[in-house]
Amino acid sequence: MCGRYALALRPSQVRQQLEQSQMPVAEAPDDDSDVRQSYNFAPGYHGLVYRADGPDTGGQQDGKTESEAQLTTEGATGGTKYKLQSMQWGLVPFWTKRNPDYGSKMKTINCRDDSLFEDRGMWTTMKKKKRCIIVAQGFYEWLKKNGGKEKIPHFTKRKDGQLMCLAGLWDCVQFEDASEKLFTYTIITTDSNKQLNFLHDRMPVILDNGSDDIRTWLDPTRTKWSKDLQSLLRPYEGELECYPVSKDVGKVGNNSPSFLVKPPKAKGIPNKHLHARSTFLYHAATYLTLPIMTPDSHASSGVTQGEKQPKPSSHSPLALQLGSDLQQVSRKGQLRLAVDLKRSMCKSCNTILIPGRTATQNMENQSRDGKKPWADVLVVTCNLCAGKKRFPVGASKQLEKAKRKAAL
DNA sequence: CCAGACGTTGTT
DNA sequence: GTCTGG
DNA sequence: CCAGACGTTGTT
DNA sequence: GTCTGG
Repeated sequence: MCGRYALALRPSQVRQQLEQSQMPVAEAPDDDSDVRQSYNFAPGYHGLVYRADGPDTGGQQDGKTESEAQLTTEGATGGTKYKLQSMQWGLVPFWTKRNPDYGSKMKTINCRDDSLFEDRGMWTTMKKKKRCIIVAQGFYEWLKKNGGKEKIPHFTKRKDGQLMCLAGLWDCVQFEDASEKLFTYTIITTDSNKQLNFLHDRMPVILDNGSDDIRTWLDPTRTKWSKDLQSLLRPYEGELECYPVSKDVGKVGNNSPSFLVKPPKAKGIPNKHLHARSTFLYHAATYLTLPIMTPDSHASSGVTQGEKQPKPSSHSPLALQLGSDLQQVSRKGQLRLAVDLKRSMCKSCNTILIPGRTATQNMENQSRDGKKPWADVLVVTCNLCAGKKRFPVGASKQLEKAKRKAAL
């Protein structure tokens, strides 16, 4: 998961946006550096990493860093500098001797959050001193359909439009007989949240821009892996936007801003099947709520025919069940119910509201002496649970709505 | 002691 | 670098 | 992460 | 199926 993302901004633009959200940038690569600007950012590319400034090496010695940490602490309280740096996606640990083969490189583009829990393995050294944020505009995930035959790419971004800050680790290595240092990074993954569960069971760890969580994550004085740090690695709780995009993004060579474009809302009936199902449920629930009809009275074992007692209760348990099924279909299928349909259901108990049978309705006017006719409000009260629905009768809102509709 | 792994995702 | 398996 | 290649001999 | 390139 998280094997492709978008970062098509220049370093200077990224710097500007981070600084606007309380994330200082003391230093950043030039706009013409090797940082790849791409709507289709793939493993192996040079991306932008945000981290506390400090030594490139030195994750290894660990026991006697206590005094060292003390020294940095006084300068760190307000003096920590943060910087943006160009690094290559696919972590290569500092102890690697020779340039690793392709396969092992590609397997370190992600780091599972649970593999950091135990204090051993390849991440142990950098999780203490080399934590970072990977900057992205959003990430891609391919939704598999028909048992994996069809793959539909989806783009996920923050709903508030800010840059996405992904928790990560970095390292610096110099191969034997190489002259240059190599900086690389990995993106930490965790369980996916409720919103993205339909897409995949894993997602990158997203931290909120300028938050305490980010300050904690990047704090260079925290050189011990703690519960505080581990607990930051959890499914994102904020709001995201996720939608299908062009299949062209699958081909690495392609790069287009259209990959970030949200498809227009489907017009007309968005989902025939769900629509049919919800109308059926509504009709069935309504039928069960209505007074018993003529064919039914024949069936009701002709005992006291003359009585004016149609049945023991006007509330059918099955009707309530169907009502709740209907709500569920709408929720899970993200289906917007027809206005009239929604209006005629109790929002708390799902009773079909029929004035005179399952509901009572009356007019209310909150204005003094009811002198303002435009303040009339129709109140429908559910006889079962006493839940109320209020409908303004004045025409002003309707006009606003019509105007908005015309604008689209 | 040395040699070798150390990683993730997805699919069955 | 550091841990595990042999 | 996905897409695309995956091979040899001999002739031009 | 499996590996490589981006």
